[in-house]
Amino acid sequence: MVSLKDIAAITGVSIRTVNRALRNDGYVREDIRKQVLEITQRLGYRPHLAARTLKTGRSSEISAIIGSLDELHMEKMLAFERTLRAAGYSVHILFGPHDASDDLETDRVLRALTDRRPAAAALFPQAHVPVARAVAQFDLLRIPYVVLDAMDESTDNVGIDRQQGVYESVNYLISVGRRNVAYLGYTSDRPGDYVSGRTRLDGYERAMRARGLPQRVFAIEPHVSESDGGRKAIDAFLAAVPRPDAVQVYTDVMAAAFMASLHDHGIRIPEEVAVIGFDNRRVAELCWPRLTTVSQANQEVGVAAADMLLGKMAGRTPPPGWVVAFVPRQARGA
Amino acid sequence: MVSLKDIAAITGVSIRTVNRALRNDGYVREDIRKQVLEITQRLGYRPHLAARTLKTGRSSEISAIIGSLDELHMEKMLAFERTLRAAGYSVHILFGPHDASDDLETDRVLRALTDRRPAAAALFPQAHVPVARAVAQFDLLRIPYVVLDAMDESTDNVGIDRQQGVYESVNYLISVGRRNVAYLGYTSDRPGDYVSGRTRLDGYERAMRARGLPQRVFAIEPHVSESDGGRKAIDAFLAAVPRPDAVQVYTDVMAAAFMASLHDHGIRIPEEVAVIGFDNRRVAELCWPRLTTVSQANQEVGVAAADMLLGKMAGRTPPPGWVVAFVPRQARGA
DNA sequence: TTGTAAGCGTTATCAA
DNA sequence: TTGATAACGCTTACAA
Repeated sequence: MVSLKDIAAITGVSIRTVNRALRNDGYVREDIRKQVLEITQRLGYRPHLAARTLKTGRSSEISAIIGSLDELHMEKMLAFERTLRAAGYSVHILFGPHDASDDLETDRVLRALTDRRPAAAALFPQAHVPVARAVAQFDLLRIPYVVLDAMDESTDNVGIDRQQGVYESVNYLISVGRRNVAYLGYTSDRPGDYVSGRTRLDGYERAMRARGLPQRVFAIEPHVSESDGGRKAIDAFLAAVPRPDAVQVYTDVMAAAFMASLHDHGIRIPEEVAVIGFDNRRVAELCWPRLTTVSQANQEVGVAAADMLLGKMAGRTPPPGWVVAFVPRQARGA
Repeated sequence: MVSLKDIAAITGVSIRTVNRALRNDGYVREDIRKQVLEITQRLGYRPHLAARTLKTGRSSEISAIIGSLDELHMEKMLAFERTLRAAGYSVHILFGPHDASDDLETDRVLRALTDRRPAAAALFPQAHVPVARAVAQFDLLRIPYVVLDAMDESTDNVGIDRQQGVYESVNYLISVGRRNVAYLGYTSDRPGDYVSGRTRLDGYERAMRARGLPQRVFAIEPHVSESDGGRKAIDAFLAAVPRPDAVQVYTDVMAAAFMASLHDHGIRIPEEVAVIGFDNRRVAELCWPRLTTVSQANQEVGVAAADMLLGKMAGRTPPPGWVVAFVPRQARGA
């Protein structure tokens, strides 16, 4: 690999001069600058990042811990990465442990991150690393960090206002004439873990209360998967009196599963019951009928998280519990 | 940050001795080793990776270029990462350009990769980096590499045998009594770009020919999206005489879209027509009725790719055009 | 306008 | 058993 030394030797000047020419730092005779640039080009010189990091003490890498990125988190990540790249940083991804309660694995991941001495760190949703543990580590090592969407206001967190999202979604159902709107989904939040049942339920209750409409909740137990929950909810739905004419479901995945069960029982959608999801996942448009859904502001979250990091790296203190406004973007089908 | 020097100073020995104790390299007096380890522990010493990389000339990072990982590629990535991590490497992810024809962006990504001087490189499906270009660069810099699933036998490629997958899938449909099996999907391969229409069609034709059954192909143009293609195929399907009693579809996404159109026309699944997908995506179990699908050996591909890299790094030459055997794993619903 | 030299934290050679 | 020391490639204070 060609180094500054090589270029200096060929050009017949000192390393420092080559360095000056390459970084536009101070005066360099014009013909020498030209020559250095030409040789650099020809030899395909590239700076040795490790050497630079060692010398300057700071890398230009930002480490993000993720779980298995689904399409939603992927959107966040792409926006996050693009924003930071534009600011001259490169994003390094690490995979969290399989299981959040695996302390050894958690340590391993955090160590892998801190060993790299990144310029900053990000904790993505479902990374399976306890937020408090990670934050303690980052604080200790003075690594600027951001947590994405952790249902946890106590840290520098960027999240989506799901309460408002569900509120507007339920309002939409009411505005098109539905009166017996039910909520189907989880009903508690799990701080640091992305499950936001209580928050969403709040939005539902707020919307129904405002209109004086009767509330009906089909609660899914925390340990039940979204698709299982959606499918099994059919019994409670069938038993309900009066039967809801609309259901606000926790996510698109759960909604699709619920719709499949409705089909099994010959219940017509949306004539007998309207179903609305949450997330605007790809499955929403593959369902039959197409699923109406609420789009989360994933890109905005990614950008906001990146901005928060850039701010913290520049020494600014972010506002506490920063929440990105909910942005409804698409509603399809019925 | 605490360094070897600090530990040496505290312990009252030389850096070299600390280094020896920590790396179990050569003789160290037992009590000193104990003490060094204790202090290391207490101070939370961690080696500076950049310094190590600078000194040794090789990092223990493996860079992978990806596009937006969907659930299938994510499976590959997780297996890939796990395998390499077990071997002591860490995987660094870079995002490819948005558009494969963007030469500037392609250069940028490849430069970002090579600047990091990784121990090896991997090119994931849909990374939007031209395979030939990347491979040329890797060869030039002597970076061991592997390409995943690129429909390109000319490089060190690990892929899935989709021909065989479709062949077995069609055979399955025949075995359950279907005779008018059609193929719906793309019909050409795009080398280096993951589209494998011709390959799959070959599998279909082979299966039908073997039984002497009539073939029917609903071809989707390359520029049409999977969901659009699936939806629009309904016209050709309705016009077909005789009407197929089963359809082997390119992917689950396309199959779900096609099924939605069948529902729109009141055609009963699977009574009138059986639909079978490919990929075993999550959408398969959210469809109604559940979509029978063919599972790709994603984890096996991830592991195989990792193994190929480990082999190349150890100086072994991999067999050309290595293909992971197709592994059918799940078939659901109908 | 240019060059010398120190130093970042490791690894590893060589001598003691 | 141990330690002095050079080197990796870069940045940068200082001198010329």
